[in-house]
Amino acid sequence: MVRHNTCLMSMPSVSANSQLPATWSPHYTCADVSTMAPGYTGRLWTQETPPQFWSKFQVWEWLQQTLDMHQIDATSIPFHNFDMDGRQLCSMSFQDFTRAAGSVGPLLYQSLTDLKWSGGAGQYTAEMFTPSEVKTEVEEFSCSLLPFKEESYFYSTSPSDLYDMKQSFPTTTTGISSIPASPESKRQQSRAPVAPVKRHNPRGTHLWEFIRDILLHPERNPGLIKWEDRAEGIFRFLKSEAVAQLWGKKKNNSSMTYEKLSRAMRYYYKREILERVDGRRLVYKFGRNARGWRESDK
DNA sequence: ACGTATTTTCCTGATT
DNA sequence: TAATCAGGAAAATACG
Repeated sequence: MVRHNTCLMSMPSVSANSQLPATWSPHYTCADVSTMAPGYTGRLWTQETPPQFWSKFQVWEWLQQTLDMHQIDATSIPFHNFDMDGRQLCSMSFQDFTRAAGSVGPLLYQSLTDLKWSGGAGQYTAEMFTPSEVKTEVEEFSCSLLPFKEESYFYSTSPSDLYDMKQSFPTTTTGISSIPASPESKRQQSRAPVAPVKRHNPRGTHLWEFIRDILLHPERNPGLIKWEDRAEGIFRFLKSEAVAQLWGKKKNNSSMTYEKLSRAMRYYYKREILERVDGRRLVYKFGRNARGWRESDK
């Protein structure tokens, strides 16, 4: 009855600050790559490792990244044609690329060629995105977790965008993924008489992908979320407010809270992107419609 | 300009 | 008591 929230609005983010390592906040801010020239997208972690040594998963990311960079809808190329590791990828000829990705082939071929030539770490990330003042913190944090030091940018707005492809993979709903190697363009289902499934491929990642990406890189995940059961896709938020802040950062929404983030998470139940997990607090489980989280996907 | 998908916000009420 | 969980409702956003 008397449920007036009079004093609640004072400082909703205090707790978050205590959870969120000082590193992140400032770091993201400056790493807001979304406003950068598309070219920057090429300077992601894939450059850290020579293409020849990429895992399947990395090939996967590179594909998405490159398509993103050129504003090409991920659904326009048959990803299954690229179910290979870096070594195999690098052995593909120009013609192979055309066969595998149609009109997008040349572009991919060129991108890969560029990467082969510009290999080697050092010319990217941290130093270019991180202001000196926070760099120390970033390094301090990162180093405490892993031997590397310049991948913290990972959570910046744009890099997460790498993972947009999930929807382009063998989708539960339609057979759109089995596209032959002739993707003339990115839309062809618009005027279908019966098109119940609409593909929305927003540039930014969706919340569940954002969460997934944090989980997928434990070495860069400073105890924000942890797997409860890797094989089953069950995970738990360790620092709920910190994750919310991070999400807010990505969406340029400084007032994001776990309360609101969790509401969005609950909407995923109906879509089976997430499954309910009984009584356990802060615990969620990926559902059948969530892609790219399994170890086998790597 | 409009429709759809996906949040974001807010809220009431139940649980832990 | 404070955090979470559950969803309804409606507004805001991003895209095509």
